[in-house]
This record gives sequence, C-alpha cells and structure tokens, in this order.
Amino acid sequence: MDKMRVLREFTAARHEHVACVRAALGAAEATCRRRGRRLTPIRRRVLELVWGGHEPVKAYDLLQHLQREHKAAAPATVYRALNFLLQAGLVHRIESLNAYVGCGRPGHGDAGQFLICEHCGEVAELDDAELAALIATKADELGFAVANKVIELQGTCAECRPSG
Amino acid sequence: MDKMRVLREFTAARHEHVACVRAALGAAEATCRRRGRRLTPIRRRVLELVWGGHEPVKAYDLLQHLQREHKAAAPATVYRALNFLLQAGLVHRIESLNAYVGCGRPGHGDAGQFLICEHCGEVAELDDAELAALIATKADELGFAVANKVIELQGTCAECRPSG
DNA sequence: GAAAAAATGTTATACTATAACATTACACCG
DNA sequence: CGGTGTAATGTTATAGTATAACATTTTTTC
Repeated sequence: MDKMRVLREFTAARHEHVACVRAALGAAEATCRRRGRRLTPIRRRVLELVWGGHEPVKAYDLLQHLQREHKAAAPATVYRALNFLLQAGLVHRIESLNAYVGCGRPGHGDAGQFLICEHCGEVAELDDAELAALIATKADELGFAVANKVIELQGTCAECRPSG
Repeated sequence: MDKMRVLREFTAARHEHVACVRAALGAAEATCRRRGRRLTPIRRRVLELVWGGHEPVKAYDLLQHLQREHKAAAPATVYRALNFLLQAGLVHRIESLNAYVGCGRPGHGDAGQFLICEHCGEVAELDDAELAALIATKADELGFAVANKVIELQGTCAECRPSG
C-alpha cells in the first residue's frame, strides 16, 4: 500500500489532454453544484484556460486569451475568477512562480505538494500522507499550528532526465 | 538526539535583538571574507535593515528606509543588494509573502523550512534532516531530481496561541 | 415584479521586479 | 604610481503582478 498519491502526473504530452480537460470541467461543475457555488461562463472559461496545458499559467496570459473572446475582460475579471476557483479548490496557486494550475482532485482537502520541472515546465501534484503527517508532527513539537502549507519542489522530472 | 535544528526561533520580542543583529552581521562579514565576496556599505546596510526585526521585510520597505540615508537609492539598488545577499546565503526569500528574512545560519547549505506566524508576523527557520530526507526519498521514488525546495508553513506560533 | 445579493464592468493605482546603459569605485598588474 | 579591466552603483524607463473603489448588470428570492 503506497501512501503517496499522485494527484496529477507529469505527462510529457503523451496523454489525451482533451479528455483530461473535460474531466476537470465535469468535476468542477459537480463540485460547484454540490456546494451551491455558481460556475459562471467566465469562471468556467478561465478554468478551461488554466487546464490548457500541464504548465502553470500566468494571470496576464489568461487575460490575453480571455480578451480575444470577451472584450470587456480586465485584470480584475481574471483575478476574481482565479480567486473564486482557488476558494472552490479547483485551482492551486504556485507561489514560487506567480502562476496557477488546475487542481488534480477538486474538493478533497487542501493543497498538496508540487513538483515543478524546470526543463519541461510541467507541474505534478502529490498528496503524500506520510509527508503531511511528518510535517504536522514537527510543527506540533514546536507548538506551531499549521493553517496552510506551501510545498514546492523545483527540479527535473523523470521524463526530462537523461535516464528517463 | 533531535534531528530538528531550529536555526531561527520565534522570539516574541523577548531577546536582545541588538546582539542578534550584531551576530548576524559578524557572521556575514566572515562568510564574505572567506569566499572573497565584497560586503559593501550598501549591502551591509540592507542586511542590517532585513535584520531589523524577525518579521519578513518587503523590498520597497527596505528602499524607503535606505533612501533616508542614501538619496540615490532606487529599486535596482535594493534588488541588487538582495540578490547578492540571497546568493551569499545571508538572506532567504519567503515566496508566499514576497518578502525577505535574514538567514539564521549563513553558509551552511541551502534554505530550510519556514514557519510563518500569521498573528505576530514572525518567521522561524528550521533545518530538519528527517523532513529533508523524506522529501528526497519521495521525489526519488518518482524519478524527480530536486534542485530547490520551497517549504513555507503558515499558521500560529506557540507564543500567539491561547495555550502559549 | 420589487428588493436584495451576487457577479461583472470600468478606471485607476499600488506593489514587485528587471532592463539597459552611464558612471564611479576598486583590484590587480606592470 | 598609473593604467586597465572588473565590479558596483547610478539613473531612467518599463515590465509584470495584483487590488481598490465605485458603477452597472444579472441572478436569486420572496
């Protein structure tokens, strides 16, 4: 039994990404319906754009895309949509990149751990129970109550390594 | 034997901060001398300002302080000094806050883990071998070569908790 | 269909960081 | 010592990230 769940894999462009995005949007709609949140056309479209690739997406890149089909779009438009999606647990913010990625497992607890490949730019998301438990233990030893975890490992993914 | 070293503690203003800063500057000078880097007056002053408190400091706050005594100071002045200090391992950047803190242990390897108290604003720095090892193991299982770790836990420190 | 709430439009601005090129200070060598 | 190359700083401009504040429109609810 492996305690480490990979919520979002490195893909190296070998998967059926259309299906991947469709699944994410379906899950998003279900999550919002269940929680009484409104996945409006703008929010839905921003989510779709975030899922455009497995690389993190910048807010102003989203804005550029959005403006092609929605002339009124401004920074606030994008940031409001992103904040909604963050709160709804549908996207994550990568602090070390000022960028956003789709959540691999909407609605199942808080953010996990991110592996960021500096070569291909893709991001994988983990939810490792053992790691989470160890962090909780360490913080507890110091009397520190953790509210939010930012864990972002930068490096080279298996696909991009000489061996892989 | 505890594998967790606290490189920089939460202080709740109860320590002799002047001595704390003096120690940091002394260590910085020694580190630079040993490595043939120049701790110029500007760099030294920026480091001193970073150590002004145990809270993370913003670049433009540093700029404001610096300009009082150094009229020529501009954003580039501060960012150059910060980049030098980061490279020299004398300060760390807190990604989730866009802010900087003095390094509790100059010259001994890369950044550790940070605990950020949302109540008092202070930051503690850890270097936990067990945690580092577990992360290394997990990444390795996935064939991911870690180059850089960002680990920032936000929450409430012992000093600020009802119990503490 | 009116009132309240939620979402979006719109304009302006704050905050974070780097680019590019000019000038000055310093280190090293002869 | 003086010249020369490098490192550091000065200076101006601009790119990139994000929020504030208030107006308007859309949706919900009763």
